[in-house]
Amino acid sequence: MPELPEVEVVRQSLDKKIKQKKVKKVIVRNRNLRFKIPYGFINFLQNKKIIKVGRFSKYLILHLSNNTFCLIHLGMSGTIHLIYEKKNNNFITNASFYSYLSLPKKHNHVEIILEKIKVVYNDPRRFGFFQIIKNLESLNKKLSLYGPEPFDTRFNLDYLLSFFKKKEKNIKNFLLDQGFVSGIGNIYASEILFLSKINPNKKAYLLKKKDCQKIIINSKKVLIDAIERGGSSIINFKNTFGVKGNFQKTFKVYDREGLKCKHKSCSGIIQKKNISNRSTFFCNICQK
DNA sequence: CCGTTAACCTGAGAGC
DNA sequence: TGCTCTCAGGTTAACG
Repeated sequence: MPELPEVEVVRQSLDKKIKQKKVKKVIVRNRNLRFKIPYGFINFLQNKKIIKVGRFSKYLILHLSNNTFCLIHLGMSGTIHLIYEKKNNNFITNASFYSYLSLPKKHNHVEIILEKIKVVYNDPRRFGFFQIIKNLESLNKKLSLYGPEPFDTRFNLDYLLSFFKKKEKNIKNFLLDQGFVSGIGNIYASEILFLSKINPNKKAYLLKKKDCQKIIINSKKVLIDAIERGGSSIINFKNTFGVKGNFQKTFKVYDREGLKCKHKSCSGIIQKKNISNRSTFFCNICQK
C-alpha cells in the first residue's frame, strides 16, 4: 500500500490528533507481524507521552518521552485508523465506525489507547511491523542504513552518477532500492521514469547526466504531487479517517496498460511488463 | 560484491 | 455458486 506519500499523509493527521497525548493502554491482538512484536512492547509504550509523529522514508516515527521512539512500517496493506472516545472508555465501536469504513476488523492487530482517542493498526497481509528504539543514537544508526529521500540535498547529480557507475542493474530496480534512495515504491517508480522519458529496463551505467537530472527533479515532483492529493488508493489505502487518496486519478502510466501514452505527440500505447517480479508500466516509444 | 528469485501473508477479481 | 488462478502499495534471505 504505502510509499512515502501515503505514509506522509498518515503522519500529518496522526501528528495533529495524538501529539502530546499520553499512552494509557496498549492492546496487542496478534503479535505475528513481519517481525514479531517484542514482549516488552506494551510496557515500553505504556505511560509514555507521544511528543510528536515524524516520518522517515516509509516509516512512521513516534517520538516518545525519555528520548525513546517507536517505528511503524505499514508493509503492503497496513492502515492506521483513529477512533474517538464517546464517553468514559466507550469508544465508537463496530456498528457505526467499522461498517462506515468497511474495515475488516479481524485484522486490527494493535491498539494504542490515548486520552479520548485510540490508534488502531489494521493489516490483512501482516507485512508491516513495529519496532521500539531506546535512544536517539540507535534511531540514527537504524536510519543511516537507508539512502537519502529524494528531497534530501544529498540526492544530487554527483551521488547518482557515482552510484550508477558500472552498475548493470536496471534503473527501475534502483529506484526501488531503499539503500540508494528511500521512500519510492512500485507506483511512483513507474511514474517518475515516465515523466523522465527513461525506459525502466535501462541499465543504470548507461544513464547520462541529463537523465539523472530528470530523475532528481521528477522524483521530488511526483512525491510532492501525490502528498498534495492525499496519496494513491489502489486497493485499500485510506488515511486515518478512512478516506481514500486521489493521486490514482492522475496516474500517467501506472495501471494504464493498453491505454494511450499521455506524452504530447506520442502515439505509443502503455505496456505492462514484469521486471523483477513487480509490475512495471511504461511507453515503449517515448521512454528510451 | 552483484543481481535475481522466492518467500512471507490475505483477499479481491477474473475466468471457467 | 464455487473452484482455481493471478495479482496487489514492501522487504530480505538465500542463491548462483
